[in-house]
Amino acid sequence: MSSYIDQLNDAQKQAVLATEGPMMVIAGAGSGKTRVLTYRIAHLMEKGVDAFQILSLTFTNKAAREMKERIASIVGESEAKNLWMGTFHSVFAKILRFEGERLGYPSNFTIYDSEDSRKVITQLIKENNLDKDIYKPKTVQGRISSYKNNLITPKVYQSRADLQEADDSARMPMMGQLYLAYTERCFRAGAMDFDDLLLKTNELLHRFPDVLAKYQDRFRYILVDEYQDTNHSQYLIVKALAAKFENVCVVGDDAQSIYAFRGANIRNILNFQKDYPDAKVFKLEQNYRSTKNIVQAANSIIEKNKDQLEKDVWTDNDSGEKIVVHKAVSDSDEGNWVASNIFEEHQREHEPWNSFCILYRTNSQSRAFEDALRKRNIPYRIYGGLSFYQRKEIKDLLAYFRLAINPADEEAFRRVINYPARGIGDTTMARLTNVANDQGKNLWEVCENIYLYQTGINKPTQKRILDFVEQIKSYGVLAAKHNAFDVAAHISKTSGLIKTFSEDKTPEGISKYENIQELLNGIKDFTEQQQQLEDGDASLPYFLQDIALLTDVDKDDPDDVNKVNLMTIHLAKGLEFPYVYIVGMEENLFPSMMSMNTRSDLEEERRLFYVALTRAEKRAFLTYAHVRYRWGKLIDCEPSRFIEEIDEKHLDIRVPEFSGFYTPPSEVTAAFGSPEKSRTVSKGNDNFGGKPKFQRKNANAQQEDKPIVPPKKHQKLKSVSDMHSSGADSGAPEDLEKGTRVIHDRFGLGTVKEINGTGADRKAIIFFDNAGEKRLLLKFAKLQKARKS
DNA sequence: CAACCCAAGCTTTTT
DNA sequence: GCTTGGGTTG
Repeated sequence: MSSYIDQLNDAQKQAVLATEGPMMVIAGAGSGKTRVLTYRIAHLMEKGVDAFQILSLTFTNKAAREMKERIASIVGESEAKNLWMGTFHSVFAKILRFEGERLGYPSNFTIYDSEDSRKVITQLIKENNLDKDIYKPKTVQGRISSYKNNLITPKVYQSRADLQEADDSARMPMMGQLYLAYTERCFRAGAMDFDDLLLKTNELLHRFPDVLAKYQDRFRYILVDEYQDTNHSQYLIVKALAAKFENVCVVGDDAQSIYAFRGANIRNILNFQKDYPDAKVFKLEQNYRSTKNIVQAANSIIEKNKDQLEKDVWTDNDSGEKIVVHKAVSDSDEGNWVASNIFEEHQREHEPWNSFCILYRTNSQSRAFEDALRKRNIPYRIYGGLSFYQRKEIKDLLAYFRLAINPADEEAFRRVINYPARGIGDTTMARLTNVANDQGKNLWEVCENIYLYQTGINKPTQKRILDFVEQIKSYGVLAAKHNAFDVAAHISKTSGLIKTFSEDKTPEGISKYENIQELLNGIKDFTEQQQQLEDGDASLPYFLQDIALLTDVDKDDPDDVNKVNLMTIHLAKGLEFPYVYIVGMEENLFPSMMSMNTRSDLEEERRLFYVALTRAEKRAFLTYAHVRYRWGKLIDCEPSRFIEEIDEKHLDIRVPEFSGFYTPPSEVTAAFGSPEKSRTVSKGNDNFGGKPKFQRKNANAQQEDKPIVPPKKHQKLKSVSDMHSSGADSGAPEDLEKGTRVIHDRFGLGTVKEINGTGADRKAIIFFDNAGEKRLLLKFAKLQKARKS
C-alpha cells in the first residue's frame, strides 16, 4: 500500500479506501477534506481506474487546478491531466459545446454573464412597455434564475398555478411571458446564461438517452466537493450521471452551507442517505487547522443552529491565544486599527503579509481597509468586487471578440454597434429591434440583409450598418485562422478602441488604456502557454470560454504573492490563513439587515460567521465600529449578536466597559455629539497623519465644481439668450469669423477657429481657454462677442 | 446624435 | 458616497 495512506487518520483512511458505491463524507472545517479527495482520486488511479473515467466537481477552478497538481505529484502528470476536473459550470459548458447542437445551440455559443442577462431583461421590459418600478430587472432576473435552478421552464411555469399566483400577488402578472421572451431572446442570440449551463445539461441528459448513457459510461466515478452548496439543478445532474454505477462520493459540511441565496439546497446533503439507502457515511471531525480556542468558539456558535447534522469537531492543537474583540470608534478607525495590528504582528512575529486576511460581509466595506493599508505601505490584494473582466472598457473590447465568434450575440452587438460612434443611434436600434422581433430573427440577421427589410432606416445609415457587418465578418475570418493574440491585437487596433482610449488623457482614460494593454498581455500569455502545450488550443474562442467562467479566486497572479488578502466571507470558503480579521461585526451588517426576517436566513448568516471564524489557523480578531458611514451617512451601530453567542471564555474583549450593548454616555457625547464632531474625532485618532477620506473628497469636489464663468456674466448671458429664443433662428451674432473672441455661457472665453455651414446648420469650431476645443451649432450656442482685451 | 448634468437607487453574498 | 440611467442641451 502506498505511503501516503499512512499519513491519514482512521476516518480519512476509510473514506479514501472505500472506492465503490455511494458515499458521503461529512467533513468538519479544517478536517483534511481536500487531502481525502486528493488521495481518493490518486488511490482510484493506482487501483487501475482510467483517469478519463473520473469526474470531480469542485467549487472553484483554482481548487480543481491545485488538486490536479497534487494528484500529479503522486501518480504522474501524464496520467493526471486526463482527469475531468472543474466547477459544475465549466465542466458542463465543455460538454454542451460538444453536444449542444442537439438542443439547437451552436458550439460557439456565448456565455452571458449576469450583466448581459440583466440587460436583456431590461430591454424586454422596455419593449413590452412594462413599468420598470414594478418589474425591477434585478428582481425579474432573480426569479428567472430560481425557476431555472429548479428546472421550471417557461412551459412548466404555465402549468404551475402557485407560481403564477405568487407573481400576480407581487404585481407581476407578466412574469411568465417575460420569462418566455427572455429564453427565446437568449436562444436567438446563441447565448446561455450561467443557469442555462446547468439547465440545458439536464435537458440534454433527459431528452437524449444515448447522450446520458455515453456520459454515464464515461464517468464511472464521480466526486463532488462542497456538496452542501449544490442547487437542485446540479443535484439532478449528479443523480442522472451516477445512476448507472452509483460510484458517487459527495463531500461537504452542512455547517458551511452559505449559498442558499443562489439556490443551494441544504437538503441535498441532508437527504443523501434517502437517495442512496446503501450509502456509506464517514465523518471527519478532527480539525488540523485551528487552535483549540478557535475550534471551540466556532462550535459554540454553530450549535445555536437547529437544522444540522450531528458532529463533534475537535482538535489536538494548542489552545492558542483568545479571540480578540475590538471596538473601533468609526469605520475608518476600524481600518486603521486592523492595519496597525497587522503591521505589528508582521514586525513582531515575522509573519509574511499573505498570512493575513481581512474578511467582511459586503464588498463595500473594503475601502476603509484599503485606505489604511495603503497609508502604511502594506501590500494588499483585494478579491472580488468589480472584477477585471467586468470593467466597461474590457467588456467593450471583449464584445468585439464575442461578435467575431458568434455574431448572433445580441448583447455584444448592442454594446459596440455604435462604439466607437458610427452614427447608429437609439432610433436606428429601435427600428432594427422591431423588425427583428417581427421576423423572429436576431439583430445580426436583419443587419446582414438590411436591404431586404422595410426598416424605415435611411440609406446612409443602412450603409453604415453594412460596413459594420463587413468589419465583424472580417474579424470572424481572422479568428478562424489565427491565434487569440494576433486576432485580439488586430481587432483592438482596427475597431478604433485603442485609439479612443489613447487619446483620452484624463486619469480614467489612462487607466482604461492600461487595462486594455493588460488584457492584451493576458491574451498573449494565454496564447503562448497554449502554444507550448502539445494539445493546447490558442484560438480566440477558447480564450473567451476560458475567461467566461473564471471566478475571482481563480486568478493566480504571480505578482500577488505575499500580500494581505481582502475578501468577502463567501469568497473565503475553502481557504485558510494564520491571521484572520473578521470586521464589521455589527447588527444589520453582519447579520445583514436583509437576513433577519426568517430563522433560516439568520441561520445562514450564522453559518457564514462559522465559515469566517474557521478560516483562522492561529489568531482571530473580531472588530466592530461604533459609527459607520453607510449610504453616505453616518449611522450608529450595535455590536453583532454573534459576538455574544461565542462562549466568553474564548474571548479577549478589549472594549472598555463592554457589557452587552451598553455604551458609556460620556463617550457618546464626547465623540458623537454631532456628525461634525465625529469627523474631528476620527481625524484626531489618526496617528499616521493622513487626511480622513471625506476631506480629500470634499477638496476634490470643490475644485471640480468651481464655475469657470463668474456668476455675474452667467446671469447676463442667460437674459440675452432668453431674448433670442423667442423667435430668431440664430442665437449667435452674425459677424463671427476666424479669430473672433467669444464668450460662452458654460465654457467661458474662447477664440473662433473655423465657421462652416449656413442658416440653421451654421457651426463653429471654437477653442476655449479653459475648456479646450468644442464644436458648436450656432443655432443653439449662446455666444456673445467679447471685447478684445 | 453626442455630451453633459442630475436624480435615483443602492449595499448581501456569486457561477 | 458611488454608479447608473434619464433628460436636456448644443
